[in-house]
Amino acid sequence: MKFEAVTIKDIAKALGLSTSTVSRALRDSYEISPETKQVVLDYAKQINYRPNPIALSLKEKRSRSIGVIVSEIANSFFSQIINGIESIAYSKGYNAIISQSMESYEREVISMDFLSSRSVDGFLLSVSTETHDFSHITELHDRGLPIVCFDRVVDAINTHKVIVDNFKGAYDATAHLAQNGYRRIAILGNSEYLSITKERLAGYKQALSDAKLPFDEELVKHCPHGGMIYKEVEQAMNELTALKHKPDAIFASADKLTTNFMRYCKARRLLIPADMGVIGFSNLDLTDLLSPPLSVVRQPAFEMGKIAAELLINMIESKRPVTEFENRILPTELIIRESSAKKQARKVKVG
Amino acid sequence: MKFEAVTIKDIAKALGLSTSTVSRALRDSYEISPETKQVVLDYAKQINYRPNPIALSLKEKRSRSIGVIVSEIANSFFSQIINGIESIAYSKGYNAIISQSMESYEREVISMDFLSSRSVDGFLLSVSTETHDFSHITELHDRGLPIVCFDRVVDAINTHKVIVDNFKGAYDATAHLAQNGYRRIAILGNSEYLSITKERLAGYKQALSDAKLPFDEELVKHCPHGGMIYKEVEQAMNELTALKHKPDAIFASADKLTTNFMRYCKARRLLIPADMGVIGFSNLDLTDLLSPPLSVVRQPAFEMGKIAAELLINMIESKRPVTEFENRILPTELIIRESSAKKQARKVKVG
DNA sequence: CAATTTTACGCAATCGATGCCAAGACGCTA
DNA sequence: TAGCGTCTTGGCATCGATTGCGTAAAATTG
Repeated sequence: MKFEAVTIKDIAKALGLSTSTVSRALRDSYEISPETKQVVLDYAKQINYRPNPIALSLKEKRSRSIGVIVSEIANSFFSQIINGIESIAYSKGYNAIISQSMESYEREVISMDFLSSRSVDGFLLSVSTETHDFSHITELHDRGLPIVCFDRVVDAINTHKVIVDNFKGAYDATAHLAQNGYRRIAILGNSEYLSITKERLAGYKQALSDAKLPFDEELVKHCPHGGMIYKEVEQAMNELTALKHKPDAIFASADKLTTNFMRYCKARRLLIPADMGVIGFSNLDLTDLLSPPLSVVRQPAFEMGKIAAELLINMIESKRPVTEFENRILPTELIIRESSAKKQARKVKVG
Repeated sequence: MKFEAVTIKDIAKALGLSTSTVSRALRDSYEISPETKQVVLDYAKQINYRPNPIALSLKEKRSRSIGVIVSEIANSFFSQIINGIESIAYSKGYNAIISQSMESYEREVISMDFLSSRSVDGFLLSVSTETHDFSHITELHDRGLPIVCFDRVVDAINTHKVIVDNFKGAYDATAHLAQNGYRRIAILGNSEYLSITKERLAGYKQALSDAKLPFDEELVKHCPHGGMIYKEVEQAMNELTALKHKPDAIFASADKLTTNFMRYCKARRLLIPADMGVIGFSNLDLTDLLSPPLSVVRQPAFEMGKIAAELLINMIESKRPVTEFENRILPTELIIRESSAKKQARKVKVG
C-alpha cells in the first residue's frame, strides 16, 4: 500500500510555473511577485500541500529530530523527563525519538547506532546500568554529533550535563533516617559504574559521618541492573538480613530498588517501618498509595528534561562548535511519609 | 555543528569506480565481478560505510518507521503495549515513533499530522478520550495510509483492530463483586465516546442482570478524561456518596480512575473494602503493593502491542490493498486481592 | 575469423525541495 | 535608441542511493 503526497511539482504543473518559482513563492521570497505568491499559496492550501521533510533532511543534512535514550519508559522518572523533553522539542519544531535500553548495553549500542544512521541531529542520553564501555558514545561525540547527558552522566565525553544534586538528596534521606532513630542504615545502590551511584553513596557516607554513625561496608549493596531484576534485590536483602548485626533501615537509591524492596518485605513479612524503615529515591506517582505510604527523595524530572532539551537544541543550532559546557545541578525534594517514621512508631501491617 | 557521514560517492572516488558500480556491489548484484565486489565490500567495511536512510526514504517513498499514538506513556498499560510494539518493529527493521496525546484531541491531531508529514509508513492508534471527531483519521485512511487501531477503536474506519474482551473483563469484575456480597455496585467509566467504555458498560450491565441485581443509572459515572484529572473522579465520587442509597463497591474501569479513586478514599477516610469494595481495570505493576492490594482485571498489553504491530507491518508490506480486516479479541485475566474481599471481611486501615 | 553472446561497468534519470545563475520583459536615462 | 538596472521567472545542479539502458571489451560460437 502506498500513500501519495502532493509535491511542489504538482503545484508547478497545475499552475504552469517552474518548481523553483513555486518553492520561492511558498517561502515568501522577495523575488516573487505578490500576485504569483498569492496564486501559489492559495492553490497549495487548497490541495493541502505539505513539504516533504525527508527531501528537506536530505538537502539540509538535518532531520529536526533528536534521539532520546533512557533505560525504560515505564519508569515514572523517565516518563516525566520525556514529557519535559517533548514540551521543549515540539515548541522548537523538533521531534523526539524515544528509545529504551532496558538497562542493556547491547540495546543501547544498537539503538544509538540505528538512530544516528537515521540522522538524528543529536542525542539526549542517560546510559544503561550495564554500560562500562563508552566507545560507542565517544565515537559519535568525536565525529561532532551533539550529545547532552542527563541523570546518568558519562565522564568520558565533555559536554553539557544535567543532573540532580544526588549527594544532597542522599544526604538528606540518610540524615532523615538517622534523625528518626535508625542506627544501622543500609543502602541499596544501583550499578557501581553509574555516576548517580557514586554521588549518592558519597552523600550517604557523609550523612552517616555527620550523625556520628559508623560506616559499614557490609551495609552497602549494589544491584547491577538497578533493581529491575527482582532476584538481584532479593539476594542483596538476603545478605543484609543474614548479617549478625542487621540493618534497621534502608535507603533505596532508585525506583525499582524501592518497589522490589517492598515486595521483598511483603514476601518475608517484614514490617515497614517497625522492622525496617525505608526511604526511596523515587518519582513514582503512587508513593502515597503504597502500604505504607513511602518517604522519598523526589527529583524535578520534568524540569530536567526541559533543560536537557534546551541545551541540546542550542548546541544543534549553534553556528560555531560549542566549547563551553554547562553542568546543571537541580535540587531534590525530601517527602516524608510513614515508611520512615520514628523508630518507636506504632507498627503498621504490611499488605 | 555538523556530522559528516561516508557516502557511496566517497567509496566510488577512492576506488576509481562509478557510484552505480559501488551501489550494485554493495547490494550483491549479479552484474558485478566477484573481485570488484570484494574490493568494494572491504573498503566499505573499513571506512564504516552506512547507507543513508533518508536518501533511501526519499527514493523508495517509505521511511520504515511507524507512528504510535497513545494517550500517555506513563501509563503502565500503554508502556507495556509499546514494549510489545517495539519488539516486533525492531525485529522487522522498523522504527516506532511514539507520541502522546495526553487525552487531548488537539494534541492527537497535531501529532498525527506531524508524523504523517514526516512520512511514517503507518499508524498504530489508540484515540484520546476527547476525540469525538474522527475526520483527521478517516482522511489519512482514505488517502491510503495503513492504520491499525488498538484498545480504543474507531468505528469510522474499516481496518484491523486489536482489543481485549472488554465485555467479559467487565462482566467478570462485576460478577466477582456480586459474588462477594456487594449489592450496590457502581461503575466509574471513561469517556462515553470510547469503544472500551461502551463495551465495559455492557459487560457490567449483563453481570448485574445475571446476578439478579437491579441496574441503576445513578451508579454509572463517566469521567471525560479517563480519570487523568483528579477533580473529575472526586466529583463523580461525591455524587455517588451523596446518594440516598450509596454504593458499596466500585468497578473502576481504567488505571487512572482506579488510582484516583483510591486517593479519594484515602482523603475521605473511606475504608477499602469495608466501606467500599473495589476492582480496577488496570495494568499497573504495583497493584500488589498498594494499600490494600488491589483486585484487577488485567489486559495482555504486551501481546496486544505485538499483534497490532504485526498486522500493521503486514499491511504496509502488502503488495495489493488489504480488504479483509481482522478483529482480534484478546482474553483478560481476573486477579483477586484484598480490595474486593467478601463484605464481612476484617477491616483494613487505608494508608 | 567474423558474428554473436556474455560480462562488467558507466551514464543519467529519479525521488522533493532548494538556491545559484541566467535570461526575458520591462522602464528609465543619457 | 542604445545601454543599463530592476523585477520575475525558469533552468539546472545538488543532496545520497537506486536502476534502466547503453556499450566497450572479453568470451564464445559456428
